[in-house]
Amino acid sequence: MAEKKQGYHHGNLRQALIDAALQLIEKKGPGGFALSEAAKQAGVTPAAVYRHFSGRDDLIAEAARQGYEIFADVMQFAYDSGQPSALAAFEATGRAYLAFARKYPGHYIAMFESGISVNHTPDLALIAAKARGVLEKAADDLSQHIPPEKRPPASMFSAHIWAMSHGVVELYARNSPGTQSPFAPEDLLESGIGVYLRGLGLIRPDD
Amino acid sequence: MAEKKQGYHHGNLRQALIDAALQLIEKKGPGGFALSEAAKQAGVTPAAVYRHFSGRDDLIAEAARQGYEIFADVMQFAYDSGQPSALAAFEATGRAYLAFARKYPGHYIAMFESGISVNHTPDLALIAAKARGVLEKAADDLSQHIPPEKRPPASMFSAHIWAMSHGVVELYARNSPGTQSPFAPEDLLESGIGVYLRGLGLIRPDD
DNA sequence: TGTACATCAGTGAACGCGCGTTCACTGATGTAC
DNA sequence: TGTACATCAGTGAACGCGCGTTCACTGATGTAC
Repeated sequence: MAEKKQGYHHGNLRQALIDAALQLIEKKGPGGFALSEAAKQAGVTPAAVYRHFSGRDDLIAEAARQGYEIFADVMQFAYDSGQPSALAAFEATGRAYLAFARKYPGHYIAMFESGISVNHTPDLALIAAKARGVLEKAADDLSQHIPPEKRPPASMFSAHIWAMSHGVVELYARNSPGTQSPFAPEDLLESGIGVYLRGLGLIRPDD
Repeated sequence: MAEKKQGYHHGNLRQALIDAALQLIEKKGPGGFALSEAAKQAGVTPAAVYRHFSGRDDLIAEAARQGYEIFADVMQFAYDSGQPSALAAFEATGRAYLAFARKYPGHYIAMFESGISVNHTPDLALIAAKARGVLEKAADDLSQHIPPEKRPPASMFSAHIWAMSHGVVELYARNSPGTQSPFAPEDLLESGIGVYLRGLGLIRPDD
């Protein structure tokens, strides 16, 4: 409603539509998003959307793409912030996953819950792979500290962490459907990763 | 189409509608489910649905409820099958989670992805709590084997396992949106739980 | 500095569709006598 | 065993709605001269 539109031409309708879509996706869940509603929220006729997107799916996909872009940045930043310690870098990426889901719920839903395939667009596939790559790099660095003979493939334990992070977000960090837990999602993830890393022999038992 | 309907009266329309709903939810995703379509698939007019359910949401909720019922049974069975070893029982429940998601995808989606609140019905809340209870019991048994001073709350580590299981299902066991992994979900979950339990000191490092 | 014109972003009306839901009805079933 | 009747599961037509999408259009902008 309080949109800045200077007269007939909007100025930056494309991004305004994406922002509206993200807000709607966040508020009404995936599927609860309507192209017409996004248009209305941007102060524009539904038909105007087609000047910027080929249709509904394209709009959602672009929202997801921007999400992956932010996500990749956030993960990379976390990774860098933990350097040169492989352990600190890895733990930071774990925390960053949850932080991202909290800070950008609309993007998160568009990326992981909207049913949009990551292969919808080459662009999308590329940036998604990049985001995944950061975590895999962090896992790989860390696995160097494990004796080779008992070292699991790095892509395997990055998958474990990704899964636990995703699970914590879905089950405990959403307005979740009744699945309350007495623990804050942040603590849950932190401690879960801690136990896991201890299991890999990367944290001393007495830490 | 190949429905057994003996003339005007259907015989068991209520369950036929639920089954149709489950099939549709599985095939078209949550939200892709239409009451009218479920009716058609059961060989019946949409209006007939209202003889058995108060509406669309009620039908989905009932599908979810039946899912939780099966789920609770499956978990309980797994738990029992591992007894008297607390460790075996716990690991079996972890495996059962994924097995359930694979075997009853429609139920799983109705339960965890359809957006139906677990508090939609007292019935639903109760049976969902029962299912969760099995895993918590298994976690509690197991935590008895951890020295008290370094024992985490049982509800915490059952949450960890639930999260990892859920994450593996969502990310790797669905027709997943491009997030392929070189590992079978079963192996991923098995090894993830293994590392985690080692981290708790419940499996010897040389196992 | 002013005018003519090309460009193109957004309008407004209309469309066909599938949806969930309602309503008065009718046909089948089972039970009382 | 046969008939009258109550019950109620399912019909069929209709509704209002919001959706995504299309189309010919018009108003604003910027540029060439």
